[in-house]
Amino acid sequence: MTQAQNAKSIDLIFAALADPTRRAILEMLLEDDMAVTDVAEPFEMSLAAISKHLTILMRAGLIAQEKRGRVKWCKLQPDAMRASSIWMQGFGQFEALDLEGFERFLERELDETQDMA
Amino acid sequence: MTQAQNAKSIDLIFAALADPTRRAILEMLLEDDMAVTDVAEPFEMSLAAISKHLTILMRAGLIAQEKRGRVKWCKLQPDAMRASSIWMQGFGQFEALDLEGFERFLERELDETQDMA
DNA sequence: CCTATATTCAACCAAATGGTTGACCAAACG
DNA sequence: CGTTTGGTCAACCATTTGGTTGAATATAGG
Repeated sequence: MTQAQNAKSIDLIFAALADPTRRAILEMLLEDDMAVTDVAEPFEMSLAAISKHLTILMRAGLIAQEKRGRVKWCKLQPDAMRASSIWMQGFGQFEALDLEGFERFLERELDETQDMA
Repeated sequence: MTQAQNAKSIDLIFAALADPTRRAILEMLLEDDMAVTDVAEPFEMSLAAISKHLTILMRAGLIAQEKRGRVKWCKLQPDAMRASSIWMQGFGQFEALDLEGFERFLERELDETQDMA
């Protein structure tokens, strides 16, 4: 990948992550692959809106979509976050992942985002 | 901090990081604290535009600004990235910081961003 | 074949974003 | 004092973003 493509993709990743609905979707996909309709279910917005969010996540490379029959399955692509995550780590030298703490944090943010939706 | 404030601040962080000019500014501030005018110097845009970018970085908590005389100094606040960084790490389970690789990466992105500016 | 389901598309809208310019204010300088 | 310097503010503009609705497409089921 060229340098420009690299920075461009980091733009897309961070922009994608800046929206709480999209972060919530990614968190849902941590659990399991999901169909578009099921992704949309917990949110109080139209299916078309969720479809747009998924397009943004896909263009950022954060998810992949595969159509089987009439159902389009969404699958998390966590490696896409790698470059951006490393970029951030360069600032804070944060300690390596505390998985338990992360799960607690995730739970709280997930609750909160669903409240908002 | 409440849950809503937490997610809100993550929004602000990721949105702030989605702009290549702002990321370049943060990278510059890794080296040293800087006055607003000096931050603006390498970019081909108005001082007012940079001032706006700095406001966004400040509201995200990523920098602090302190006025001494007529000069406003900008200081990196890397801890602000902590929550967002941990959020991301939860997806990839990246290995702990690889500083050398990061520096190579940073150099490439910095070059590229200055080209664009 | 007809209908229901899954998903996207297209047109539209309000609000946010990222930039400009020119006026403005405050501090430092001669 | 008057002028330069550092920085923000205000108004404006084009583009993007995040949502809506209604029509369109494609597959599945009876």
